[in-house]
Amino acid sequence: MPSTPPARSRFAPSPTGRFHIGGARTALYDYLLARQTGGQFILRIEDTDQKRFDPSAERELMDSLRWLGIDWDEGPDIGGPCAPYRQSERKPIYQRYAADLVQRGHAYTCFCSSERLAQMRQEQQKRKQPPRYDGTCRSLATAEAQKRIDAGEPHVVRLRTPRQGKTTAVDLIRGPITVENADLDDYILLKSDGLALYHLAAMVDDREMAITHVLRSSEWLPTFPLHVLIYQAFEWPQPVWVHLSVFLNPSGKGKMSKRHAVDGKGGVASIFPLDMRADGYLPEAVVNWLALMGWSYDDHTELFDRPSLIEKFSLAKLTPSPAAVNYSKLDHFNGLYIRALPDDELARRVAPYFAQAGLKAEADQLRRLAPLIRERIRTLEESIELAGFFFRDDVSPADDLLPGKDLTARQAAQALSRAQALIGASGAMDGALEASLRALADELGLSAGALFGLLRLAVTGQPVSPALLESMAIIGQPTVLQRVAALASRLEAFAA
RNA sequence: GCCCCCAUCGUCUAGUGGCCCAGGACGUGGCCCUCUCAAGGCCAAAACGGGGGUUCGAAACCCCCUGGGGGCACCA
Repeated sequence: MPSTPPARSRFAPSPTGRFHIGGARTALYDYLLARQTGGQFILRIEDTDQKRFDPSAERELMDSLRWLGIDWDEGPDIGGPCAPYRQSERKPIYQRYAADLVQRGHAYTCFCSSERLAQMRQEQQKRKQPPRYDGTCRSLATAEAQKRIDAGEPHVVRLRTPRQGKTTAVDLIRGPITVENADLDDYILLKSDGLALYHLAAMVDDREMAITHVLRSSEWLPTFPLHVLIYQAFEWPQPVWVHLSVFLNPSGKGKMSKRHAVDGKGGVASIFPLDMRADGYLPEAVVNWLALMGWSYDDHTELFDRPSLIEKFSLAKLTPSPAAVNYSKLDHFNGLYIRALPDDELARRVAPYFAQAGLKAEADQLRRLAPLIRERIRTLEESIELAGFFFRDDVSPADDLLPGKDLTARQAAQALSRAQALIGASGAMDGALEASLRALADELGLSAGALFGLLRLAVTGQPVSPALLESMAIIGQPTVLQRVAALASRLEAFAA
């Protein structure tokens, strides 16, 4: 374990929509870093844009994080030494810092209207020029500016970006990134409504909250030097900056949609943790999967439980290149974690899905079922399709499944009656019954598979099910006999 | 149009100048096991984008090209 000083990391999402795996992965890395170093992981809500604010977003975000087991030490719900943790509640703080910048000449007041700015941009683009602020208010005298402010004229505060020279910003996994200051803009720091924009708010908060490591999306790379410039204007030491690469669609083409992602096989898989929960994914599988999208430990270890993730995680092993999401790998991990679950734990996890499907499944029934389904499901949700018949009264198979492969209805009906007799004579429906059924198949000139398949259809109503004899044992002899008889007579009618 | 980032099997990745005619995993194909479906076991196909350098020696370092991604708001 490296003896690094405690890190203070923060996840600072904007509550503007559904919470997706991109954010979850950033939060996970933040969390792992804090836990590994014995530091703190802070949740901060960046809600400075009232226009895009979505009141349900914060709820979903917290539910998702909790489900994934990513817990925060300070945040809007639990408070902390740097409260408040919602930017909309920190307005005066940003104004104070903005005023400081203006006073020291690193920022200036701008009175240009959005309309004029929009028009300006349009013309610049027409002339194939990069869209930049033209500097109209940059050289306004302080007294003149103050007069217009006092007169109540709407205004914003802009950063006075150096016109010459270069700025170098250092990203932990990419190294130094140097840009011409001339390519930067005089970005707006404070809007005319008095609220800060990200560029100011995030820098100020990271400073005030003593954040040591800033992990954020690589979408911030183009404005990274600007942020460094803001830190320099304040004369603050830089935190460790880490830009995480974006997720690409499963095809590898294009940035992952913020709405949904399409599986390679054509099915639609969700990118939202809460949907994944509904779809039967285990949080530990999702975490393991997410952790490996952009980080690796060595050339062969892929399975990480929470403690080993905390122990082994390392910023130095993050990859700078974008990663396509791979849902079949998620399925693989999910299967692995499901198979590792003890009977009663699997039963406990699967219970909500049965309830959701309207099936009345008792805990002890599910516990007996666990060994039968464990190896056959990739998601908890699949247990319904596989084993729902245990809890349904009507299991009669669809017509097109009958009478069974390579069988006539009469043969099938006869085979079922004979099997019924054997089952009736069998007490335990165990290995002895299996042996006599095999003997019966032999006698009837059927393959064991054909006979079992027929019985499977009768007992489960499905062509695919858990192991037949074990399933029958759980269903119980009376019900099994009843179902076998029912299908036998149905086939009888078919034959007639 | 301008700026920035990235580049190893289809996908996620290992690789920090010789251990690599490139390792692991998912997926794919084959075989085995088998009452279905899985799970499991074994095997296989599958990559250093191209061109120049540097070096005794490049997947690794530098440059160019190409390709991919991101950004250019009183959004974050």
